[in-house]
This record gives sequence, C-alpha cells and structure tokens, in this order.
Amino acid sequence: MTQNLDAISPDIPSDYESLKARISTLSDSMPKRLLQCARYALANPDRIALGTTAEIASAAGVQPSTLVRFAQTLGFDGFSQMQQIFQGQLVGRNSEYTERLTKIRESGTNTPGSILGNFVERSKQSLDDLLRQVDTVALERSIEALSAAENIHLLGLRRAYPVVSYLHYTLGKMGVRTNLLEYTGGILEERVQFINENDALFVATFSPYSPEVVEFASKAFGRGVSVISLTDSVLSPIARVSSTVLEVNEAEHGAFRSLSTTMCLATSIAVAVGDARKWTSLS
Amino acid sequence: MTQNLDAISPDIPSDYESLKARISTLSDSMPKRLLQCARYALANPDRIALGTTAEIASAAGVQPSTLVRFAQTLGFDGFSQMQQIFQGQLVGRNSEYTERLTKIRESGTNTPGSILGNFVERSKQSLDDLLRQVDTVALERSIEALSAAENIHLLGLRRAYPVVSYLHYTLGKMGVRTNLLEYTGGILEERVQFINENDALFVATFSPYSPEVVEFASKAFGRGVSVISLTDSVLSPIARVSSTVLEVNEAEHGAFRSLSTTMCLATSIAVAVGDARKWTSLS
DNA sequence: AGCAATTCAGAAAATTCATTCCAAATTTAT
DNA sequence: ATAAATTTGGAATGAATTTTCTGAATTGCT
Repeated sequence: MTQNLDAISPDIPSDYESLKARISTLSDSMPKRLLQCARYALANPDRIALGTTAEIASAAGVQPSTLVRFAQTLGFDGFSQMQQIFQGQLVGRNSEYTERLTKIRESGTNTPGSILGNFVERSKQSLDDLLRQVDTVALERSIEALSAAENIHLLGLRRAYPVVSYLHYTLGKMGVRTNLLEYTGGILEERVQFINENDALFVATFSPYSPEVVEFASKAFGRGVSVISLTDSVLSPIARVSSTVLEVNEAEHGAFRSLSTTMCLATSIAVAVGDARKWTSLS
Repeated sequence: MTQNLDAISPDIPSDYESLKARISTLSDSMPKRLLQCARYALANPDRIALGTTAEIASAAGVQPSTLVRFAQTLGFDGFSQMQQIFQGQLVGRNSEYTERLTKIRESGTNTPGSILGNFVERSKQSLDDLLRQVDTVALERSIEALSAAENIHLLGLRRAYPVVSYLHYTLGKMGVRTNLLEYTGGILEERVQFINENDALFVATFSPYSPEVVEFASKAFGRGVSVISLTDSVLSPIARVSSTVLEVNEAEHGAFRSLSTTMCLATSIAVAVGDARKWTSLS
C-alpha cells in the first residue's frame, strides 16, 4: 500500500545532481536532525559513498537510524539505495577528473576550466613550496610578537589588502581585536604616531611594492615597533624595515597570481595567534 | 598495538600504486584463481572499491573466499583491508596525504608549524576537490554572464569580503571596472535600484549567511539582474536567488577555514572574464 | 604412475550491517 | 495549558557480508 503510493508520487532521484536538488528543496521542511544529515551529506559526499551507517552517523553526530530516515525522506527505500547515487557520482567524477587533467595538460586553450585547472595545479605546487621553504623560526617569532603585542595593526594595499582584511576578520572572530589601516589618501603616514612601542605592525606587500606601505613600515620600525612583514622575496624593500619577514611564493598563471598560498599562511598565523592569546589572556 | 603487528608482518601496501606493484610482482607465482583475481582487480579497481565480495566474486568468476585469499596473499588481513586501498584511490586520497596529516595530528601540539602544515595539507586536498567537483557548466555560464554584463557589481561581507575585494582588484588590473559594494550600514538595500537588468551581480557568502547579502541578491534577482553566487553549499539561501551557483568546499582546521580554495576559484574567474572581455571589448 | 603439497569450492561460522520498532522527548496546534 | 502530532534516540531484529574451515580436486615432483 504505502509502497505503491511511494512509488507513484516521489520518484527517486537517479543521479547526484537531482539528489542535490531534492535535498535543497526538501531542506526547508526538514526537522533538525534530518537537516544535519543533509548538511553532512552535501559537505562529505565521499564519506556517504564509502562509509557504513554507523561510521557516517557518528561522524555526522546523529543515529544510524536517522540516516535511514533521511534517505527515506528523500524518496529512497533506505540508506543503501541512496548510497548508490553517491557511489555513482564518485566513479563518474573520478573518470571525469583524469580526463579533465589530461585535457588541461595538453591543451593550452583558455577555457574557464583549463584556467582553473592551471591555477589549482600551481596553487598546490605553491602550497608544497610554502611548507618546505617556510622559515619556522620566523614564523614562530611572528606569532610570539603578535601574541605579545598590546595592539595589532594591519596594513596592506592592492593585492595585499584582501590578506590583511581577512586577518582582521579572522582574528576578530577569535577575540583578538586588530586595527586595519585602510588607505584613505595621503593621511596614512600621519597615523604612525598612533602606533606605540608595545604594538605590532603586520604588513603585507607584494611585487610592485607600494611605496606608501614601505614608508609607513619604515617609520614604525624606526620608532621601535615590532614589524612583521609578509612578502614575496627577501629582496623586498620591506625586509629592511622588518623585525621578522615571512616569505611566500604565490602561484601564478601568466601575469596573474592567485592568493591561495598567501591566504593559507595568513589563516595559519591568525589561528596560531588566536590560540596563543587564548591561554595568556583568558580572563 | 595493531600498528606494531602490521609493521612486523609482511608490510601491507598503503597506496594504490604500491598495491599495483605488489600485485604485478606476485602475480608470477600465483595459481590460476588468484591470477584471475589479480587481473580482475587491476582491470576493475572501481568495482573492487565499491562492491561486496559476493558481487565481485561472481563478476570475476571466482568464489568469495578466493577474493579473501587473494587479499591475504598480498599481505592484508582480509578483503576489507585491501578494499580500503581501492577506495582511497577512488576518492583521490593518496597515502602521502593521510600520512602527513596523521603525522601532524600525532605531533598533537598546536605549534605554528603544525597548524600551517595542517592548513597546507587540507588546502591541497580542498583544491583537488574543487577541480573534481566544479560544475564546469555553471563556471562557463558565470564567465559568460560576467563578460556580457554592462556593469559588474560585487558583494560579499565578513569572510567573503576579501574574496570580492580581490576580484575587484584583479578585474580592475585587467581593465574590467567593477563596483564593489561596501557595507555601510542599512543603506545597502537602497542601492539595488542602481543595478539594472543588463548588469551582473557577483555575490559571495558563506555559512552563517549574512541576511543582508541574501536580501540584496534576492531583490536584484527579482529585478531580472543576472546573479552569480559563490557559496559553500546548495543549501545556501543564496542559491534560490541566483542565476548561477558556484560551490566551493573550503579546507578547515577546527572551526577555522582558510580561503585558499575560494581564492583560487575567484582568481580563475577573474582571469577568464578578463580574457573574454579582452576580445569583445578591444577598442 | 603414485605421492605430497598446494589450491580450490563450497558450506558454515562469526561478525557487521541496514533497517525497523517503540518509548521518550520535542514540537505544533488548539 | 493541554492535547495531538511529529521527531528522535537507542535497542532489537533479521539480513547480508566477510572470513574461516574442511574435504575434494588439482598440480608438481620423483
């Protein structure tokens, strides 16, 4: 009886795309736990494809039975039937991926896909380099300096602006207030006076190094402020006026650079500083 | 415990590559049925990864128990253990990755270096996932829409702000002027009226989705504006009010996410749009 | 050809798994 | 505030799956 009705009305999704679509539409009317399943499934399709109900359930923080109910809500008989869709996606994607990779490698055509592929490849390379070449001593000194600072000031223009802007946000989220120095005409220099000796200045600047930024850092450094700089070469003019220099070689495609690697380092710094501050400044 | 035993007994392949190597070396001295397994496994790795012993056995023309013996011949405890290697290959998670991550995790302490290591590994994985999961159709449609737009408006707050901010910069460098919508209190909504039908709105928003952003996009979409959104899930409220949705699963470490992958995609979009515009709008 | 060692198929056992069920808890409607 | 309906956790169940075991078949050796 029920089976007949089920078979008629909600025909089951037959591929991953329609499954996603259905989850998306049904998610509105889903109770808490089922929504939790929905979120987990969309965020970890691979684990759904390969895991057992027990494993997945514990990873998603629900009961195995909830997973089954989730699958049934979507129109499947049970979990296993839903799992097959995820498995199909996994296999198809795998073959597509290798195909895509070879296409990227051989054809120089500038399709959006190949541009992306190129950036991905180079970014991975660049991340590897970062981990291999990073100066851990400098990194640790940076964290220390930032953790110990009374106030943290952040400066970065143009390409470096998103980096400091994200640091500002992330550190803020961790309860570390920072002063993001936005560029508002020639007034920048005047603000050096508001930075005092116990503060730290974090500066990011890349290849056509903004003179204003270097100038600003120089003045702060001259005043005895701890200057931590993030740049792309030790030859950067900022290096001369920094207490600590962090170097990043960003991935590039033609004349354009991604910010993947830089962001990775920046985020790590933020988390490390947040961690360090948590222990020292715990009220 | 188990690790010690594993390490002592004929060390088991931890990688699909080394597994293949072992199969091919041992296959010389394999009896008929085991050879049959070997051949089938190498020819149908996906089915080994996903099937049950019964299914695979019948497909390969052997008994389930033979499959188990086959796995044991290669040094595994049983079939299931071998299957994991095939699964890892399918997901694209090779042993180096997991090895490094466990090494990082084992070191336990949150030293700056280990935090960075963690972010680097996860970002690399996340980049791989991006290339695997990216919806090329959506990507191409996004590029088209952005290239064809009279004006491009960019919107993103909090964690998404660095992304649009970088897009603003990069597109500007390529001669594509964009309108970066900064948040200045409640005035945001009023600005919808300055966006017209031939424009495109690029919106980025992530997990605690800013209602203002969604609201803004919704209004623009309602006015017939082409809305391209960059978000982290199809469950994102922005998906409903977008012409095209680009999904990114960013790497995370604890509660904190890097922006590496997102930045990689954003940069690719910028370059692709810049390319496309170059040909159409060459004066 | 005859014997020993190895390999095999198939059944049996042990384990794990997906699913169902029900009482408790929570939400919704009245 | 109370009752009804829905949702949830967790145990129970029955099915399925991996693995072991054993006698038969095959192979290799003399």
